[in-house]
Amino acid sequence: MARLGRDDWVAAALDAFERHGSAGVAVVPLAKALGVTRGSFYWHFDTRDELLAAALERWEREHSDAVLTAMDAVADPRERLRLLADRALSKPPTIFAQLLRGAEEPIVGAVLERSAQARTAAIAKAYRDCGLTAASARHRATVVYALYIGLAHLQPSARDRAGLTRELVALLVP
Amino acid sequence: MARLGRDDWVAAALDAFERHGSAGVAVVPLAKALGVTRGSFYWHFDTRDELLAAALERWEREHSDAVLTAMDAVADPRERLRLLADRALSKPPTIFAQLLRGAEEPIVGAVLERSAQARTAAIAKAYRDCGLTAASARHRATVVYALYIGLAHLQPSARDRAGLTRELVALLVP
DNA sequence: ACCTGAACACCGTTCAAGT
DNA sequence: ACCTGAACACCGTTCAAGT
Repeated sequence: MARLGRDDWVAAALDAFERHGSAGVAVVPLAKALGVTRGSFYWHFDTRDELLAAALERWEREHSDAVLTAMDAVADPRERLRLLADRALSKPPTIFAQLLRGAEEPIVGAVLERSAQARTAAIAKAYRDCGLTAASARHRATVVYALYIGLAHLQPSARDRAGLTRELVALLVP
Repeated sequence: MARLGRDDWVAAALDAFERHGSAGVAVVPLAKALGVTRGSFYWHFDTRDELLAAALERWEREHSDAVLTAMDAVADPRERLRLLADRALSKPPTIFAQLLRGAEEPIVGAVLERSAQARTAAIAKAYRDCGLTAASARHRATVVYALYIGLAHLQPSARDRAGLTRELVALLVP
């Protein structure tokens, strides 16, 4: 049977995280799923936490940053905010929701922290571009990001999403 | 040394939950802290999950329901919404924040689910009392509750809370 | 370079035996 | 009625030994 590389473990871990949350990233069950013993894992990684961190870093690179670059591409700040409201509600953000649910773990909390910083800054910039003062833009951005978190957590039904998007845009775009 | 009752375990568990989240509710460490062995625990409870559920039920009875009864006491719906915005930001809701962080666990998820149902219903009623249609009130309530969740998760600094409360009231009270 | 297999620590759970 | 103490299963981690 083919031997494994670091990437195989990372892929399996991210998959498990999306489906079962951070508790799903466990050495023995993953080893079983990959058809090796636990000892194999510790050749590639020092600890289980290193695997989790590597999996979440991959997600950050490949998915999380995409939202920010998409926002960067839009010149009109109001349009930028609408794009965000749309993204927040268009598809269920399963990995992000799992991050929120697993925020107790420091590794997961750190990823959320980085994400919060970057996204809040981008949103605040959009509001400044709309003419709000720096302080007001910062508060508004915290509100918007809190909303983003809350909606990801609640995972509203598909039937509710259209109405919610309208509601959000009316509330948040000046 | 005095023997323990069910309540002693529940109290210790809720304390541990508030400080270290759901992972802090662990039989062996709690037993050590209480000065007994693990076997003692299993005389009072069938499983560790039963202890967690009992601790969170106590919290629901003693604290969570208080918000709803406080809202019930206010006749003016706009005043009711202001009260909620105020509550959401006045003191850091540590237990609620830990619930969000531990939502991966089914027991914790169930408590959050109950809380979401009850609070969203109360908020939707306030908006209907303000004259919104049922559908619009329901959407708005989801937005408000999502915001409540997001802010509990973010735990904004004390310096930001006053500004945020103003922002919230302006956004949410019709 | 990658893996096995056995060991140890830690926690959840069970249960016979003690007071 | 409440607790001890020893057992077992499961997962994280280590490491000597194999290919």
